[in-house]
Amino acid sequence: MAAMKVSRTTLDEDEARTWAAYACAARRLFAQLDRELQREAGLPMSYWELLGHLADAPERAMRMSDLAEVTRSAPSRLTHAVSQLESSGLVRRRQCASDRRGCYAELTDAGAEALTAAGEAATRSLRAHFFGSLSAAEQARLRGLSETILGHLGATCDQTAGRRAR
Amino acid sequence: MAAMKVSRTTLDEDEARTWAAYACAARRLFAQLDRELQREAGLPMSYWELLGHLADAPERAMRMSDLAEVTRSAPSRLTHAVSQLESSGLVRRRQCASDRRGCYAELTDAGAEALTAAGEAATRSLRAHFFGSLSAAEQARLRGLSETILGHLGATCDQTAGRRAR
DNA sequence: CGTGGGTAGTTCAGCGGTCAAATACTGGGG
DNA sequence: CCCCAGTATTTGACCGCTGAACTACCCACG
Repeated sequence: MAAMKVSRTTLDEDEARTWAAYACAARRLFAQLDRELQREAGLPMSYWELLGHLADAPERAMRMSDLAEVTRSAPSRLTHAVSQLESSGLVRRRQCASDRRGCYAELTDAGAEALTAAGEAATRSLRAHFFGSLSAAEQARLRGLSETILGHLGATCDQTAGRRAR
Repeated sequence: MAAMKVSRTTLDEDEARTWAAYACAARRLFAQLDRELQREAGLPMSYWELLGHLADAPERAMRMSDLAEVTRSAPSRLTHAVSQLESSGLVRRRQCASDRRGCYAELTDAGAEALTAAGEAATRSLRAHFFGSLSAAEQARLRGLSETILGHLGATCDQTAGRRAR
């Protein structure tokens, strides 16, 4: 008779396969998107997302720390990323008037163009490899499952993410 | 009538949200697992997987190139990773008898121990953040969807994966 | 044989990321 | 007022990964 599924310190066969499939698919999708973005727009995926947040912001500008929060990344990453993007002319830094420590990152016109190009590349890649493999119903299910995981992560991991200060 | 969903060069609202949820969930799961693995076993996720493949191999050893293939990674990554793991004593290099160019990476006893520790940390992390948020049925569905994506990727991307010729 | 095209692995430079420490400024309490 | 705890950002060292040479070796063919 099968042993009950007690919490062991090792994944069982089924869990292992589930995680393997999930992780492998996600990694390969990311890798594919990243490659195509790099090739067609000269931008890594993470920079593309960063530019996207700027484009969505009023004035196409955001405080470094807000940008860090919305991208869930360490402040130092933002500094490095923005410096890099600034030296490629896609972003500009602007002093904050009310707080001299502060700093805005502002999308330039060149940045907006690059973002458009990247968006098209991303669309092609995702339609080819992600949406193309799933029916509308499957997409909806996958989205639902992802949101469930996210909900759980949010409730669970705010020790890590939590600095909701201010 | 409303425009048919013709292939535009930009994701529509729904697609964007689906991808955002999927990508965000996957990234956060990876990040969480990586952090906990690092903290509790001093091993990054990718090295954990690499050791796992060695453990599954006969003699706990594999040719560098086979290891590269099964981990879908560039040969140079293997060189670096194995060197690093070797200097921490978790892996040992062995000359290949039949082909003097060749080289085996072999899991040491210390490596096997580290792998066990990492496995426990990974199990805790995944049960807490991944399996813990999904019912058995949901896990099965997510696995099915992931496998569908993988199937499509396999069929589609073998231009990239299949040939590494220059 | 011996030579040349393919294969196994390494080296190197460079990139995006992290963490820890440093810097620069703010704002409220003595 | 001044001071200092806290906040915003930067700096720097290091890490894992990648792609492009490069080295060393195998082997089949003339």
